[in-house]
Amino acid sequence: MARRQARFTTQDLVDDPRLDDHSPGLWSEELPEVARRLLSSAVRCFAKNGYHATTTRDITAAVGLSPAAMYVHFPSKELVLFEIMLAGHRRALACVSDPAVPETADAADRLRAIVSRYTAWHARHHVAARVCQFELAALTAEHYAEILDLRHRTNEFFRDAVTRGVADGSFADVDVKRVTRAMLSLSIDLVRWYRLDGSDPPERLGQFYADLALKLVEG
Amino acid sequence: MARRQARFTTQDLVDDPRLDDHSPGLWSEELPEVARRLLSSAVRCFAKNGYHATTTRDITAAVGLSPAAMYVHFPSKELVLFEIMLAGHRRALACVSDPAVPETADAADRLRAIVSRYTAWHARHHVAARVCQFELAALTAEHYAEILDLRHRTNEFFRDAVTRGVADGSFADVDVKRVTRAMLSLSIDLVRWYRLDGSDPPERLGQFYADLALKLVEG
DNA sequence: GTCTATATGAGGATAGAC
DNA sequence: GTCTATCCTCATATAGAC
Repeated sequence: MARRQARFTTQDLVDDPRLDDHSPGLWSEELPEVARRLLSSAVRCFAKNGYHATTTRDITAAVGLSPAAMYVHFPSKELVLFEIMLAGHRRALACVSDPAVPETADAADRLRAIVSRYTAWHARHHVAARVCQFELAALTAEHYAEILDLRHRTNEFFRDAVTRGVADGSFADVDVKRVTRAMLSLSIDLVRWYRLDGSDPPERLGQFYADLALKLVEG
Repeated sequence: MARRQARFTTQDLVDDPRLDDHSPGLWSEELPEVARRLLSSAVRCFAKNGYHATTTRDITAAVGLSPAAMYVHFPSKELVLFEIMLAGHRRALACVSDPAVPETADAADRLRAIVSRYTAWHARHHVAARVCQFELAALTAEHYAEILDLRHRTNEFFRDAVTRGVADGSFADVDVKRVTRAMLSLSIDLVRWYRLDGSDPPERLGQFYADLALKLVEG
């Protein structure tokens, strides 16, 4: 009883215009339609109330199914979360490792591309990204380790971009570790407050944060 | 069963050197010793596993009490969380509204003082601050509104400091809303990664982030 | 592949002794 | 103010029919 006192209903989840991201295109095309709908429903529920406050009934009711139907597609609730985490972190990594951000680019251009793409991704997928950032503690130890690996590989692209600029003299002689963390903080923390219906579309915010990132490494 | 698969034991919580903050001096002196110990235990549990994954047994066992003992001091688990939220947000607000940050100061000095104090507070109390940032959704609607008010009042000090510098020409003509959000993101997001045994003591990180904040408003 | 029904057990909260 | 014992709800997951 007390556990649910602050909860929102499923209808709230569906209607809330602030949770306007229905995770379009986040899931593998090979997944059955129903499985993808369940994942999208889980994303909204987890983002709104948290993993542990979300029941299998919440997830399935929003798709018009009984709780038992979920177990045909996923062996457990934790694996639903893990699928979301995997998809989200893989996409975010793909954003910064994409050949559209060439290794050969000028250090400032490269940092700008990485920050703007990473930021825009988090903005566009802010609901799923919120789950990816807030619910790490709910994963099993094994799944957590797997996600942590993806995060480290993503962070490396940021650190390398800063390191390169410092090395070739395009940036000031900044503390790479601390500055890199600051840049990641800016992009990640937006999942706490960003809304698609706000004034900044994802790409515009990406540009803005890329500008800020360059200010952090300027003499 | 599945709900607890990724959990840590109470002993992990006590032993983990990364959760080295025992919330010293956070609670009102008027609270009985036992109540304060319960709050500190709850902070560690909530920070580690989240509010919903923490049981009243977790909280009390770490203090050597039975679950029933908690209800002598607090009427519900949610009120334990609310007490933590109130204390944390009030202290953070006090940090930036303190007379040690005079209204009359030079705009850059004032912004520097606000950012460094707010940042250092989050670093020193990073475990409690993590609960304050991550568990807002677990509050009842009424309690949530009360905490939101404290947060808005805190944010105003940041926005006013930036606004003033822009108005009197000490800062560039930046987008106040977006830049203020960026500064808050830097200070708040550190609760995700900060550890007291790392290389940066709270005050040093505060100085560093104050420097970054000024870079964001420089021409 | 979806349903209804249910096994199983965890967890918030309370009763009542000391 | 703390304990032991327990109530009662609710959630994950499964069984078995369709």
